[in-house]
Amino acid sequence: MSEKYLLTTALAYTNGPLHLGHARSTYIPADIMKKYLKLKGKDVIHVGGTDNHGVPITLTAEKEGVKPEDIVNKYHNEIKRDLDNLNVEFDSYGKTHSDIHIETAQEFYLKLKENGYIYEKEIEQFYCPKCDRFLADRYVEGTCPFCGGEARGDHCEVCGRHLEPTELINPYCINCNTTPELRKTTHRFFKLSALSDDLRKYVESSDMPEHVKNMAYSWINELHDWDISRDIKWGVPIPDSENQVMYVWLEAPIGYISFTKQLGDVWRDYWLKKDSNENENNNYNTKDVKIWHFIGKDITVHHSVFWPGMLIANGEYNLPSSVISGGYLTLEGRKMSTSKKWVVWVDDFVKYFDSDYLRYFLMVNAPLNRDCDFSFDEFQKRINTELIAIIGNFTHRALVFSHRKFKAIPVVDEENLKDEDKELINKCKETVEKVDKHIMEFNFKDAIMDIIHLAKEGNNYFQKMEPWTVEDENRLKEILYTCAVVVKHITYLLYPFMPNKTMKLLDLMNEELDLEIRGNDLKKPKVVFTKIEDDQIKMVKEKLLKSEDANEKRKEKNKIKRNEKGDSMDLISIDDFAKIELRVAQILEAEEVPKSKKLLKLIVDIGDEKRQVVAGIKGHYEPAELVGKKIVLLCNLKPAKLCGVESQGMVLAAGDEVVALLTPDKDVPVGSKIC
RNA sequence: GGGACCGUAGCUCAGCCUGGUUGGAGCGCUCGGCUCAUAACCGAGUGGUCAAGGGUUCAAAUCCCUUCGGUCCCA
Repeated sequence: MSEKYLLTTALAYTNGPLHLGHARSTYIPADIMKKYLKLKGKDVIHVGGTDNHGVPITLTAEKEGVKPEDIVNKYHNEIKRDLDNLNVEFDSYGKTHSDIHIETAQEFYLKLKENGYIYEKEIEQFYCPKCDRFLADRYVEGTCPFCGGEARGDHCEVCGRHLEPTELINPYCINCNTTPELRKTTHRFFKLSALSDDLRKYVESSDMPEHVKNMAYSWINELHDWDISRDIKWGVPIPDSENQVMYVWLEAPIGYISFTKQLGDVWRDYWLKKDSNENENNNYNTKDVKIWHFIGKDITVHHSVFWPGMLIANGEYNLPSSVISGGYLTLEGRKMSTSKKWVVWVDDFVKYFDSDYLRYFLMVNAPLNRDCDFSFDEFQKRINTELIAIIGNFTHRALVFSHRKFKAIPVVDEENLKDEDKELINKCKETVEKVDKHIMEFNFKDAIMDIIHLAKEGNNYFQKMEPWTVEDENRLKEILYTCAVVVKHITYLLYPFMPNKTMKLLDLMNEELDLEIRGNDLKKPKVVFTKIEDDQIKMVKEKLLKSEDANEKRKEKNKIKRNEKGDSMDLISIDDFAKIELRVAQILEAEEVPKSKKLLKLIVDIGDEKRQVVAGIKGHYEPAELVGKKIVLLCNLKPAKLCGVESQGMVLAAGDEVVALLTPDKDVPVGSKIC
């Protein structure tokens, strides 16, 4: 049976471009899955687009004095550019502010109404008499009734509580500061509460991971009806109501359907139920189509409860098989924040690094459902010591050697291979199975680790076989053939993660994206996996993290230190202090440590002996001005080598940006103990 | 305020559901070897009061409770 797969990615909101967090939680994982399924010959499409409605966009438009459409178009284009740069492929990419979507959403709504899931109710809403309009939640600010802090609409900035805007103390219209009044308005409601039993059955039969199911259940137990009307102009008009548009969470997910429709009639094969009685058998898990929604963890409940609820109520469509919710990305250990400019935009990042490196790092550094930290140092480390040193080096050494000896990959009869060759080829096959299992379970990190293990086996084999000492040409061919098989497997399995790099490797090999060896001539091997140099990381950090506020950084640093220690100030006893031997020392010689940016080598006199110590004060002191200075030295520190130079103690100094050596206030003899 | 998830080697993570051989992997670090290769490779070694406290049990990283720290959600 040929299974169909429909992958969707969360619709990007058009009030900004994409940052690394979007890439990590949603788009890269979906694209990896898409590329992998395609590689396996599956029928798979990836559908996505942008979410163009909602209040934040109208706020941005008002602030900039332009039309909402202008904001939407600008960011729609930027988001698509970013996705292209990340090599994320779509079969269809749309906008919710498009005719096909508006039409689809309205039809969907009318079907809900026809099925009896829509009703009207009069409610009270804030209305600004001066602006002459109803105020959406975000247009009202005031004081939080719980903590007295400043609250924006439905959320308190201080205590983080969720609020009803009508609970606010001293509410005001953010546009004109006028105190809004409550006015009656008739809203449409979606009868979500009627769907509890169906939803419970659906979630149970779905392939969602346990933690998603648990969250869904806790919501399903306390469902209430959904207010789906908004008294604003920007949005999808509710067909049977004047001056109202649909709540974005009602219409946006319908985009998954409308954007699939852009592909033409095939959309029906993915979305429309084959058997309209299917749900009656309590079997919501369709066998012939897998619909997988890739999303960020913040919108899990919308995709595991509200959206399936809409689909059940509508009755015409297949339900999602699973919801893959990606964890958040922190930047250098801190939450990303676009308002605080603590963020790395995709567009900036790809100016400096191959997007393949980003794809690799973001998938290998943490499992998908967990939060992941992006730090430039960690990024460099993982790329250089893992990807390049293991995978990059193996593929390169194998190709270079084959090229030098035969100008091609030698093809031999596998039957005649020696046991150790066959064993390695078997490992390749085993790896294909393991990687397949991991990818199909969305364990991308484990999949990559298995590829690394295979490359390690390859390196191991190469080392043991010592092809550079092998005189027998036939044997050499067998060894290099075996290596080529490994390279081919690595390339194949790595392709979904790193499409650019693997295609370059295949080009050097004159090979196709499969597991065969054709024995074609090799091109002159070039280094495909290039190293990330220290200078490059330093430069990029300065460019991309420069918006960082120095105070924030310091605060964060202190916070991290506190967390490490468990408390802000751990108390020690006098006995603990007695363990530390501090003495007054005099600097006799000072010189720079070559190859180091921060270190000076000092020879100091501590009274009864001379010590060599290395201090990180280069740039803060000239070697010449140090000679003769009396300083404080920690004498009983375990010796350590810094940049290859032994240090027998530690010079005490204070400060971060300005560094000052500690010196005795009065002249005391060299070697004096400090206590 | 309510709910969900997370806290395991210097770093990033497995293991926990279904308690029971010496708690694993990659990186790092130390030592030794090698040179085909991007100062890359190979081998050996190093390293953990499994957040803290309490409980259940013959036995707990694993089950239960509390506390602390982190994250997300509240239509």
